[in-house]
Amino acid sequence: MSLDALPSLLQNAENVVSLDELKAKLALNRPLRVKLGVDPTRPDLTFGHMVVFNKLRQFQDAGHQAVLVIGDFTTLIGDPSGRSSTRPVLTEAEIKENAKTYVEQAFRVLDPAKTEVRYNSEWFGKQSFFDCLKLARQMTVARMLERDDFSKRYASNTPISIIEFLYPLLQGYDSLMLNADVELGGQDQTFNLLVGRQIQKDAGMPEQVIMTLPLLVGTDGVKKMSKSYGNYIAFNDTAKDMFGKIMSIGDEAMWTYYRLLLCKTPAEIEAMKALHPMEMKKQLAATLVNKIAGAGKGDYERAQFEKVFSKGDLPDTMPEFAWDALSAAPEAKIFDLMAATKLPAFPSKKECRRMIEQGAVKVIADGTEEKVSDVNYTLKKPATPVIVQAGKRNFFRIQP
RNA sequence: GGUGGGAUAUCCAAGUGGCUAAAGGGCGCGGACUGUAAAUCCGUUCGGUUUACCGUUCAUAGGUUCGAAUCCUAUUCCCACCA
Repeated sequence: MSLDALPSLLQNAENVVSLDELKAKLALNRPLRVKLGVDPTRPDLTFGHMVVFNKLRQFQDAGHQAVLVIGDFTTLIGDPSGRSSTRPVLTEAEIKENAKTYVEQAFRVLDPAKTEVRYNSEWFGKQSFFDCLKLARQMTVARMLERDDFSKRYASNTPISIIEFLYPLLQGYDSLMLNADVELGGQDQTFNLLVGRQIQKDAGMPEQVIMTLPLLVGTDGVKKMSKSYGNYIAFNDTAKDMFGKIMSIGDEAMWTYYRLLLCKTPAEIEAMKALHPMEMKKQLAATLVNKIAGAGKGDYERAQFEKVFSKGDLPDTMPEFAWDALSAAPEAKIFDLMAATKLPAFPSKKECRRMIEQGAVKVIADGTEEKVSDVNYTLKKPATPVIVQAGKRNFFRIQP
């Protein structure tokens, strides 16, 4: 709770308004109230959220009070945020469900003992339209249009909903209600965070310091990580998927992940660059999976990865099916069996046939493997377990 | 309120009466290659099948025609410009 922590608090920060104010607040020698808001629009958090959660955690470790705001009210209204139409308004039940898992997921990074969880329906739920108008008076259209996103869309005739104008005001009002000393957010939140300062100032309160963090690049290595681009890694991905997705990022993005997700310093990263990139990527993946999916899971997935992809061996565990669960007859075509597993890798019989035609399917029985080249390949009910492999990463075992 | 424009498969997007299950791209999947589920290249990408075929699909509902995603009518939704 002093200035000593400043370097770690500033690590990775993109923008701080203002540094002097932050120093002054730290000098107060009391725990600061550090606010972070999330909207429970979807059921899970992504690694993009982790960047800013890490920062909040660093504040906690320095003795400060984290205030996690769940925007259940704002989500109920349904912020279109640029999408103009395609954002379904969630029901209260869905929001509640999402909010619950958000908190559980956030605690994989945050220290629950030093986190105050608040819902903004607590105050917005009771307010009248009159209160809303009062709040709206504090903002001008010209000011709103300063926001980069808005000015671009306005210039290009892309619709901007009035709700989007209101949205920053609501977020700023949260800061007022929570007496936030500091508010964290992604780089794209800069404008909204600044509005919080204005609202606090108008109310005669001290203004919050705002700190923005870089947006994490997605698994494609180009665009920011986002659910709508499909280039994200979610907290709730299976350990296997999480490991695989991390392994699939490019080498450049790997260093960004080390910096933003594991808070490595530039010096540490320079040292790591001297080592083998493949090894460093596996280490990154294992560390993150251990941290988010569960202790030990990263090590297990790493061993599996090396087995399956580096050596081409079979994984230790794979889905299993009894013959009778897949087929009522004593023999069956292999594509029928594949489709009958209902595994996501086999969405239709047509797709299974395609895999066979492309030479992706192997049958492994009694230690010998046979490549399936005939689409109508038939398998008899086996006496000993048989493994079917389709492509590099899809396996299942048929029990007699 | 007026006038135009639009709605195509998982996404973007071509297609204005038959050769269209529907160009191209993206995503995905498979193969080769690789330190990697990176990159690159090649193939593939509605469903069912006895692989000769059959079924369903181009906002929704009807209609014209031997035949429609393509023409007509009504409906729903979206967008732009003018007021």
